[in-house]
Amino acid sequence: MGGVDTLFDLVVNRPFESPLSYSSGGQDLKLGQFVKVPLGRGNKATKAFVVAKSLKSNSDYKIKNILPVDENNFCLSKDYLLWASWLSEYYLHPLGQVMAHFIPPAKKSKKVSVKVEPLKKELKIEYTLEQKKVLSDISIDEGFGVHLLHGVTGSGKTEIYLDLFEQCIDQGKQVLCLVPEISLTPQLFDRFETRFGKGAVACIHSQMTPRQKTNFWWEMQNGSKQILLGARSALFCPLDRLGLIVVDEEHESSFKQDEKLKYSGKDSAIKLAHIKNIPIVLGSATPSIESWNRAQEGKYKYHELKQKAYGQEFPEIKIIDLKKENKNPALPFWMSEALYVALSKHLSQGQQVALFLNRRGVSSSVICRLCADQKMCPDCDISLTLHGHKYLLCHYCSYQEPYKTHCTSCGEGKYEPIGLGTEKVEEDLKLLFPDYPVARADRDEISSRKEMEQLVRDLEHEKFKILVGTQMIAKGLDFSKLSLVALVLSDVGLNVPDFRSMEKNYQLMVQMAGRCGRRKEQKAEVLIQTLNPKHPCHSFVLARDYIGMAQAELPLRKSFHYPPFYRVAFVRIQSPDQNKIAELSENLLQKCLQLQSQFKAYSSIEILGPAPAPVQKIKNQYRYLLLLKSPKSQLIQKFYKHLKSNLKTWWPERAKISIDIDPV
DNA sequence: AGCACGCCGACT
DNA sequence: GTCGGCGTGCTC
Repeated sequence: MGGVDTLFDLVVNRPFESPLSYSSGGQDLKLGQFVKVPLGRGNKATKAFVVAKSLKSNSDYKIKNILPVDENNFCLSKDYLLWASWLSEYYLHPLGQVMAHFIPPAKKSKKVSVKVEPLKKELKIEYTLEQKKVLSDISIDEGFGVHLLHGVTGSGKTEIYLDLFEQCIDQGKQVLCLVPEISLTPQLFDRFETRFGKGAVACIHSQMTPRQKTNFWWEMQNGSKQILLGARSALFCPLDRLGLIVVDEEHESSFKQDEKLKYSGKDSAIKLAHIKNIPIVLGSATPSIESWNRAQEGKYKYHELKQKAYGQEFPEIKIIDLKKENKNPALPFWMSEALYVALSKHLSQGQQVALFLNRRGVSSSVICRLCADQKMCPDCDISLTLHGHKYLLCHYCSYQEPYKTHCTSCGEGKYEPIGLGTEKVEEDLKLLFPDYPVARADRDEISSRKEMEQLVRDLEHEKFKILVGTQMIAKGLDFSKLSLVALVLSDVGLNVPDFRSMEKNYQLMVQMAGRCGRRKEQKAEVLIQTLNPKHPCHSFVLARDYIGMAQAELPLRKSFHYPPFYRVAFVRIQSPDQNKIAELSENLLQKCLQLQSQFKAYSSIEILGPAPAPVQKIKNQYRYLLLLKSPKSQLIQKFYKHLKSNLKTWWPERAKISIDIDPV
């Protein structure tokens, strides 16, 4: 105490482009310090972070004093300050609003934290040769390195994580384990606790109460817990003794936040590991194409687990041509004879069965019912969507053509929209198998975590024999009685207008196969029904050929300028005025082109659109998108900042503009 | 973002 | 006359 008044730059949770200057009020403050400051006319106490010593002697404002720090205070290390500015710069989000994520949601609890039961080391399991190899190839002491752990379902990836965690904990370091879905946390939490003792694991994700989150936050801070398990938000629990990060199911798109700070939990975790100079392990049975490519280029270290650790068998996968095999008029159009036979067999043997449908997009793609040709955009290689039964539109670049049903590929069939609802499938199943209770799981039926947990319990107790659902249930299902899994119509997923649709569908099909046959004594089956059995995705799934899929996909990504070769970003234009938004978007495009002709450095950026967003109207706001592609991502950030600074003069107040870097 | 202020219309 | 709805403008 009793220091001199010093000027500091602070950030608050407000959309400001630069920090605010405050006086220390005689306090001795460090950079990264969490404080409160009076803000605005009411001088309301507002949470803030000290980010720099102030250089400007600003006379425009009357400088206010930082409030005295209280017992809730903490100080972020230089690492986290650096990481926060990277997030802010890379994802183009105000620093104060990035840093607000570090603040625990409640006041520090007065209670002393629960004691950790001493680690009772359970006897070590015998590792497979593959596991031993991976463990000897990953060293936790060699500083930064990205390890891609590609291991089939049941190959024992979790055992690898546990062993690495133990090595860290023995050295007095903490570890962070990120998972994409909170439904995966309870199983992992239990497994971590049985290995490291009750009370050794903290858990942070959006469905925890503010009190629980805050308690775990402080327990990680004061070192009374060693392991932090959670969703991407757990990255914002500052850990100064962090020694290792694991990102499980790294291919999952839910690591990307799609609003406000639109960050990728995975990419941000890699950046944090880089700054902290620690290793990071990305685990998956079906890695993302981006990660696999980086491993190929030698940027990531690649580790493979090809065998099941406990001798289970791979389930048998069958691709069923729905055009040839739905001749039985007694069956609904979506069910082949083969599926009917398989369902009857597994059900009569007392097993459970599950049927998956890809969620249908808001607007529908078209496919030829005879030759299964899809109408694609000639420039973007994504499927065109049907609008008002009149024309086909590309949601990336706005290319359009009139909707003509006559098939240009086989010359005989007709292009028709595809799509099938879970209700229809459920209804038909109830008629065909009246003796077996059917459960349905989709966004209409299951909206909360509670309902999902109830469904899982009911399935465990075999209250239901048949499960119908969208891919929301493809993850986390782990029932010993489940022996048949079917994808009702793969074409729905393969037809969505997304450059990642092949990759996503390969992942879905392989994950489905991992869902059944968890026990070795029973023969499990996976059936995939399709109108297009020749689609390359199917042959790769049949052969379990991830590498083949990746090698087929990469040249396409290269020639159509998609990741991992190009960085992409969506510029979103939003306005309540439906009549003005198309014109406004067009004006914005013109400004972009103007900027490009003015500054040659921007000429390598490709600009596509504007096109109406796939979901055009949200909360009375209409949305249009511009797609930017660039070989270098920093260029996109620079370009967008430049564009935004030129906007102020003509941009209408009501309309909003935002950017999503590396969208999914 | 989030708060205060101010300008309206609908009440006691 | 005053309560509260929301549109606008500013924050060191």
